[in-house]
Formats: sequence, C-alpha cells, structure tokens
Amino acid sequence: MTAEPTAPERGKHDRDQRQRCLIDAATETFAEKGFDAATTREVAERAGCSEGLIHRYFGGKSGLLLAILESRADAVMETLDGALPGQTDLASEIEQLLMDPVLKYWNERQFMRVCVARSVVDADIGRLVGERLNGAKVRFNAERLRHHQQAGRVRSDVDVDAVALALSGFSFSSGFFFQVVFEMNPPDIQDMVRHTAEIITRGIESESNRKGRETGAST
Amino acid sequence: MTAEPTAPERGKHDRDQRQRCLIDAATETFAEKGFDAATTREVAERAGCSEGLIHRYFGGKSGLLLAILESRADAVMETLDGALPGQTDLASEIEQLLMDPVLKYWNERQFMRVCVARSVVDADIGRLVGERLNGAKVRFNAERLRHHQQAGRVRSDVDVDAVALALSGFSFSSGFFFQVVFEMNPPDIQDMVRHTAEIITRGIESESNRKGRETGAST
Amino acid sequence: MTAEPTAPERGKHDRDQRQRCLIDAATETFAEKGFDAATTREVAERAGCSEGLIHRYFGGKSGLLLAILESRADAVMETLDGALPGQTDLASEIEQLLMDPVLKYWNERQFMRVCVARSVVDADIGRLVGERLNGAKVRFNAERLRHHQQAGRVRSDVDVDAVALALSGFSFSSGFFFQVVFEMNPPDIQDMVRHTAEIITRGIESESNRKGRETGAST
Amino acid sequence: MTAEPTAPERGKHDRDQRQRCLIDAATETFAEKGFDAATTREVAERAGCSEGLIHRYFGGKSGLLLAILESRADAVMETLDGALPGQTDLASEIEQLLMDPVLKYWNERQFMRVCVARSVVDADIGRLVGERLNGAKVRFNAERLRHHQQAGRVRSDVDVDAVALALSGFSFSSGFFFQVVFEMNPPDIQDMVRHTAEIITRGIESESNRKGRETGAST
DNA sequence: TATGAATGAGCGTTCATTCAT
DNA sequence: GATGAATGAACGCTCATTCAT
Repeated sequence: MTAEPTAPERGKHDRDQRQRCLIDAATETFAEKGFDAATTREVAERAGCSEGLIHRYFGGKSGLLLAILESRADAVMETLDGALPGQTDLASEIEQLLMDPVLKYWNERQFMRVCVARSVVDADIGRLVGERLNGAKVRFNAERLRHHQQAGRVRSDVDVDAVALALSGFSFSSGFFFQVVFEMNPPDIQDMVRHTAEIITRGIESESNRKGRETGAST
Repeated sequence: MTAEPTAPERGKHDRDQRQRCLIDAATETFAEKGFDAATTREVAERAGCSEGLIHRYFGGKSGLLLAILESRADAVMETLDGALPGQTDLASEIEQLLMDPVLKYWNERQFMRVCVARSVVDADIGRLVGERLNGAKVRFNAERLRHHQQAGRVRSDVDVDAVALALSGFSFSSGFFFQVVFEMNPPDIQDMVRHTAEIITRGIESESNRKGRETGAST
Repeated sequence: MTAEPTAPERGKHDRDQRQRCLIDAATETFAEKGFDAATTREVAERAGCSEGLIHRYFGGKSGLLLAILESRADAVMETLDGALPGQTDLASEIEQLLMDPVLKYWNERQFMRVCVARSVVDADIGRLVGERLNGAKVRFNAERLRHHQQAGRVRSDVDVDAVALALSGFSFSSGFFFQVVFEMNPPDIQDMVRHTAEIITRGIESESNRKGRETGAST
Repeated sequence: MTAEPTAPERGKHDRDQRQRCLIDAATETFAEKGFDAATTREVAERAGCSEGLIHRYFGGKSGLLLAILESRADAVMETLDGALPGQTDLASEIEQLLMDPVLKYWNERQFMRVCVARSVVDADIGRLVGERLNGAKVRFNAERLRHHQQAGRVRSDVDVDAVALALSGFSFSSGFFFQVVFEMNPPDIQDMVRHTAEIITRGIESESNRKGRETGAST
C-alpha cells in the first residue's frame, strides 16, 4: 500500500492533496463500517477537512464511492498483474498465478472490502467489479496459459479460458474470503494454495511436460 | 426454497407464524437493499404486521439479522449437503461436489447476499459464515475425499483437507460470485465447473484410478 | 380568527388535533419569516411536537404549505363572502363590497402573507391565489352588481365584470398592502375606502338612481 | 429597461461596473427564485465574478438586497412619473394616471417581484416600499388631481389625497398582481383599467365638467 | 398483545461567509 | 484587489425505537 498522504493543514488550499486524503479516508471508513453505515462526518474528520468538500469535489457520498473505484481499479490491476514475470516452467507459473493474488488481496483488503460489500447489493458495482477487476485477472491468466499450451506444456484438450476463470475464482476466495473475511491463518492458506497449484498443474499438463518434470525431479 | 408461509391476519395472535413471516420478509428486504438501506417499516409491511413486533420479538433490527442467520444456517447446510449420494466413481464425486453448490447458491442467493454482504463488514458474522457455512461444507468434502483416498482412488500424497477447502472456495466463487454477483451466464459457468472438475480429478487421482479410467473409457 | 387549538401533550396520540396545530404553527411561522427562512424545527416547536410529524403527515415542508392553502382557501372565501347580506341600496352595496375585505384581510393577515409572498415567487401558487381567492371574490362582486344593474340602479353601459375585478383589486391593495404591509393607519384607510365607494357609486349609478338618491338625501 | 451593462473581464479591476453587474444579476436571480432560494453562487456566476466580491462590496447577501432597493427606487420612480405630461382634460388625466403604471409595472416586474416578496415578510422593506415607491406615486397623483380641482374640473367635496391613494392602490393591483402575478391577459386588464378610469372620472368630476364633456361629446 | 402515532438523534447536503493564495 | 478553496452552522428529512392506546 502506498504511504498515507499527509493531510494539508486545516484551511490550507490544496485541492489535489485534499481529494486524495478524502478518498483514502473514505476507503478506510467504508471498509470498516460498510458504505451505508459510514457517515460523511467521519470521513471528513479522518481526512482532516470539512464535510462540505465531499460534496464539492465528488458530488456527495455516492460520488465518493465511485471516485474510490475509479481511482483504485486501474492501480489495483496494475499491481496485480504488472510485476509478474512469465515463467517457463508450468508448475511455477500456476503457483505464481494462484499465490500472487493471495498477497495482493491482503494488501488491498480495505479497498476489496468496499468493492465486495457493494457489489453484492448494487448490481452496477457488481458488474463493474466482475468486468474490470476479475475480468482483467482472467484475461491475464488466459494469456499466460495459452502461451504454455502453445509451447506444448499444457494438454491440447484443456480450455485455457475456462481454467483462467477457475484460477481467478479460486484465488479470490482464498485470498479475500478465507484470508480476510474468515480470518483464516495465512500460512495455512498458503500451504493449501501451493498444494492446489500442484494438483492443477498435474491436471492440465501435457504428457511430455509430466515426463520432463518427473525426469527433472529425479535428476 | 420452502413455500412462503402465509401471514396471519392483522391483529391476530400467532407468535411463531409471525416470527417466520418477519424472518422471510427481512431476508428478502435485506438481500435486495442491503442491511442498512432496508427499513424496518418495509420489513413489517412485507410481513403484514406492525413495526413494533420486530422489536418485541427480536429486540430490534440487528436482532432480526441474527435471527435470520440462526434460523437459516442449519437449514441451508442441510440442503447443501443432505441429499448428495456418495459416488463410487471419483470423477463423478468431484463433479458432484463442485456442481451441486452452484445450484444451491443460486436457490439460496437471497440468503447468501445477506450473509456475504454482512460478513465483509462485520467480523463476527464473517467468522460465523466461515465456520458454520463454509466449515460444514469443507468437512463434508473432506469426508468424501478421504473415503476415496482410503479406497485407493486418490493419490496418497494428496492432503484431502486442503483439497476440501480448495473445492469449497472454488464452488463459492463460481456459484455465488460468478453466477449471482457478476451475473455471468449459468450454462457457461456449468461448463467451466465441469471442465475444472475433470482437471482436478486428473490432478488428485492415483495411478491405478487413471489407468482404470482410461481403460474404461477405451472399452 | 378561530381559537388556537390547544396542542395535545407531548407523546399523546391525537392525529387530527396534531395536524391542525401544525398547520396553525406553520401559518404563523411562514407569515413571520417567509416560507424559505422558516424552519421545520421552529414549526414543530411551536406546534409542540416533533419535526418528524411534518414529514409523516404532509410529506415535507412544501406539503405543509399546500396543506395550509388547501385547508384555509375555502374557509377564507366563506368568511369573505358568506355573511354579506345583499343591499337594496347601491351605495350601501358598494361600500360593503369594498369595506368588508378590509376587515377580512386584517383578520386573515397571517394566511395572506403566506399566500402573497409565495405567489410572487411561485407561479403555481400565483395562479391558485388568482383563481381561487381573487376569482371567487370577483365572481361574487359581479353577481351583486349584475343584480343592481338588472334592477336599473346601475347604468346599462357599465361592464359589471370589469367593475367587479376593479373592486377586488382595490380592496386587495387597501386591505392587505396598505393596511398590513405598509402598516398604514386603519381608520385612515377606512375613510379613504368609504370615500372611494361614494365616488365609484356615482360613477356607475344610473340617472334614475342618482335622482332617487338626491331626493332621498334631501328628504 | 436600461441596457445590461457588459461585465468586465474576469480578474480585471472595475469597481463601479462590477457593482452594477452584481446588482443586475441579483435582481434577476432574486426575482426568479426569491431572495432565500437564490444563492450567492448563482448571482456571482451571472455577474461573471467571484462570490467573495458580494461580501467585499455589499457586506453579504442582505446588503446586496438593500443595494438593489437603494439603487433602483429612485430610478423606478423617475420612470414612473417623469415623462407623464399633464393633461388639461380630466378624463385623459385619470386614464393616464391609471394606465401608465400598468405598463411600468410590467417593465419593472423583476424589480417589483423582489420588492413585493420581501415587503410582505420584512417590515422594514414593507415601510420602505410603502413610503418611497407608493408614497411618491400617491403624492404625484394628488398633485395632478389638486390642479384639476383648482381648475374646477373636480368636485370640491372630493378628497384628492384619498383619491390619489385609491388610484395608486388600484393601479398597483392591476399592474402588478393581475398582470404579473396572476398572469392575466394584458389587453383584458387594459380594457378594465380604461373602463374604471371612465367610472372614476364620472365619480369625481364637477357638474360643469360633466356638462362640458357631454356637450363636447355630442358635438 | 398488537398497533401505529410519536419521538429524537443523526444523516446527507447546502450555502453564506471567510481567508489563503 | 480578486479569486475560489475551505469552512461550519444549520437545514430538510429519515428511521429505529418507544409507548399510549
């Protein structure tokens, strides 16, 4: 998570900084209490400015929610996908695709709480999260898998799009629900995810890849 | 889903019936609007009684939420697990364990919306859902898998508890999030789940099971 | 003005009485401060009940304004017209038609303030006041004048509808603006109105009426 | 109405021009929405300058209202009275005294809306309008009538001050309320006013004037 | 006991005003 | 001097909760 921006002194003029502070304060507050139960009063207090600014800048409480989604969605996807190096080894690739989100969902848990809680109740947000957040992850997974399939490491009868979707769903439930919502023990989750990665690898790899792996392993 | 209980006439005394009506009305209302945005006025209206009863019977709005969880949790788990016949074939078993929740989550989507939306925001509810709802499912999965492992159909190096958890997470994301929240096309989801079931089966089955399957398939 | 209804004790249940109290309290408050500057807080305080009732009963502040107009418009017109006995003498009739509103506008000055202030700013209210309040007065005047014209006391070339409108306008400016808004001395206004009544009588009476009056006066 | 002053460019210093722009913008805004519902934001926007200037120049929103009244009262009276030529014919004089305001109130309807709406609610404004606006009109009327009375065209028993007040009231209700607020048809109003002018003329003219008029008419 | 009238704390929002720039 | 970002008091309104009926 990026460093919390320091709020400008009260009364000082600094539009951009103020907006960032408000968005951060709102993310925390919405995550802790839920969108409805959170009050603009508390958001403003946390941001160290007056309530009026929420309405001036974002057009109200609901505008603030949209601003959160807008401002973070792309950033979040970048951090989820950006830095992942492609692996030439299929097993490493699968483990990476499953394990990385488990870390990212933890880091972005506040933002995720806001998104998830709203998506359940607000269909527009639901679709937005499904398409922008999950969709991006799925497309990313599919691309990686396709590459391995073309290299002959993945069985030709495997539907990489279906597997990509399955992987995103599995890492979402592990990384967000098990870890953040159900408060399960992170090391346990990581073991489970690693184990599942092996199983899936075995389930999708081509005959040649299996042999190479067994040989490589025995060497 | 059980039949909607008929509301007693206004003013009539029928405590149990009234309570069931209120719980059903509240489940619908909370699911459609979210817990905070729903009003006790609307719940009472749907239930066909006065607002005052919500407080007399359940001690207020939040008591009504707890009553929903209490009254449905066990029932839901029964419907999720109860009627599932054990399969002697591993592939069928896995497919059944993954596909069944996809149908059940759809039927119980109203109740699930309430649970999930609250669990994200309220840690107590989060743990309750994790332990009572998901936990039951995981234990059920583990038992089935262990049986197949003891019968030699599942590799001995597979951690059935880990796989049981993985399966529950995967079916939760597919059945609830993909299907209900992201509004994806149910047949597409079912195809993906079936495909994934095959992959996982391949990933966990023992050498002997694989050979038997290939032989059986070629016969 | 009818006696101020006594407010029910706080918390006591008395829907009708409460509504009447709120309408009276609102009339006073709107009259003193204007509709916009008046607050629902103050109205509720004067009525001795909680703010919420304004919204429950009247659907909000603007509903309260409409309720005032609805509840008083007819009553006001009745008191303006109802008790006026027809006069066989034209001069008495004119004086009565001009003088009576001067008293009535004073008694209803609070209600009138609300009506007039809003009509200037809100075209819907303007038309409503023009048609329901002033229109009724004009039609009443016209009927009386027509009767005198048919009896030969009013010149046949007089347009009674035009005169009826003129009389209503004159009594409105004298009775409301001069007396209530400009705070002129009521006896002075009454003298002026009486004098004007004589002049108008002279202006509309038929030759025969004039002769009869002069003869009658000299007798 | 005088030509709208062109606003100085934003940021340029031109105190007098800016003040005039603000007063014009405020007159329009207050007339359209009413004083309370109008916002300083909109006034400043229309005037093409910043909100702060309203406070710097006029000390706030209410100061702006006073500035409107101050700056326009005299101008309005000049346009109401200034250009009216004295008539040697009594009938023409009366018609002119009644008809002219009907046109002037229409031209000044924005300013009048502001004055009238406030005068009903604010006693200070009420007196100011009564004395400065209506008072000036009444004195003007009285002077003209006195001249005709001295010339023997008006009966000696007529109280010219009372009639002057009556005329001002009648033309105020016709010109402002009937025409602007009640949105009556201007030609209809003009017919009514002309008819009333004849009636009043007949009501106040001396015997000699009547004879001269009848002779003149028959010639 | 069940009702629904009544409450009042607290919400999102507005806007005249102030003041850093 | 002019700007517009920032303030904060106060608004209309909502609704869980209470309580007279």
